Amino acid sequence: MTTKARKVATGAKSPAAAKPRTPTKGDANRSRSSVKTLARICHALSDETRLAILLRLRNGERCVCDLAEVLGAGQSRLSFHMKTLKDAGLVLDRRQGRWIHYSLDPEALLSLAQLVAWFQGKGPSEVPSCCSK
Amino acid sequence: MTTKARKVATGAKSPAAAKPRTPTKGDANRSRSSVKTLARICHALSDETRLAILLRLRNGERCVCDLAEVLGAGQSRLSFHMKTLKDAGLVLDRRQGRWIHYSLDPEALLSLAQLVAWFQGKGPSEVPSCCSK
DNA sequence: TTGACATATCAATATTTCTTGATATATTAG
DNA sequence: CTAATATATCAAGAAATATTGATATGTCAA
Repeated sequence: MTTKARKVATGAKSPAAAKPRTPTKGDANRSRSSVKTLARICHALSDETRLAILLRLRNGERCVCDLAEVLGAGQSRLSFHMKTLKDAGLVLDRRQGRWIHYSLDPEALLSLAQLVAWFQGKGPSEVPSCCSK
Repeated sequence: MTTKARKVATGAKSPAAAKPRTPTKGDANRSRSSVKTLARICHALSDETRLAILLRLRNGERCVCDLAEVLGAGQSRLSFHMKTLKDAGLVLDRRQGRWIHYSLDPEALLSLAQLVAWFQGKGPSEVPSCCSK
């Protein structure tokens, strides 16, 4: 039990998966299964360069060369960040000839929206703090 | 030249990505001011331990000892994460005697909700990709 | 084919973040 | 005041992530 958390980002596999295991309770369990996915999405969003890229993409598809110019980022650096975004399921890519166009993937944003909604929905403050003397 | 980018989360400031060359839109400029804040919030959300903590807090205020027990995290480790969450503005703390109670701060969630909404609101795809031959 | 271009990936290094254990600070009890 | 408790902070090492330059891959054009 010394290490067990963060093992997420770079590895990559199927983006935005989250399989439901046992609907034991709903709340805690449901969310636990998607915590990994959420962490990954949030990690992708946690970098200013990547946020700037996403802001760009909001105006529509962009090819890497375009983004690189705008961000003043080196080619491989940008490629690295695009991969991070793609692995997190935040963007989609489409090849057209030599160029690859990236665009926002609405799906991931949905996950994020769900997180926000979930937090905002007031839970029943049934459980008092252990020290609530 | 070896140092100039990422300076985000923990300590610093200094503009990281992209100086405003052409105020292409106004959109990008407006959001740039909050990119730092957003990156920080997302970074705080990008860790499974912290997400688990937040999920706990959803049920109401919690003292550190309570969270530590639940998460099986050492005291200083938890303290570290609480600080991260607090610095990001995601949680509030309230001292009561020897105990400190943490709770969700609705404000930060609002920022996040705004980000999501902003992404989801379709932008005018007026600007074509540079390579959209 | 060959060469040029667009982008991805690799390898090395720099930087950040996390974890742990030790110690410090604040508050209450005795 | 002194001891005990709750939590924060510091310092050092480990792990993850980002940056850079070099190289690989895929595609188009001649």
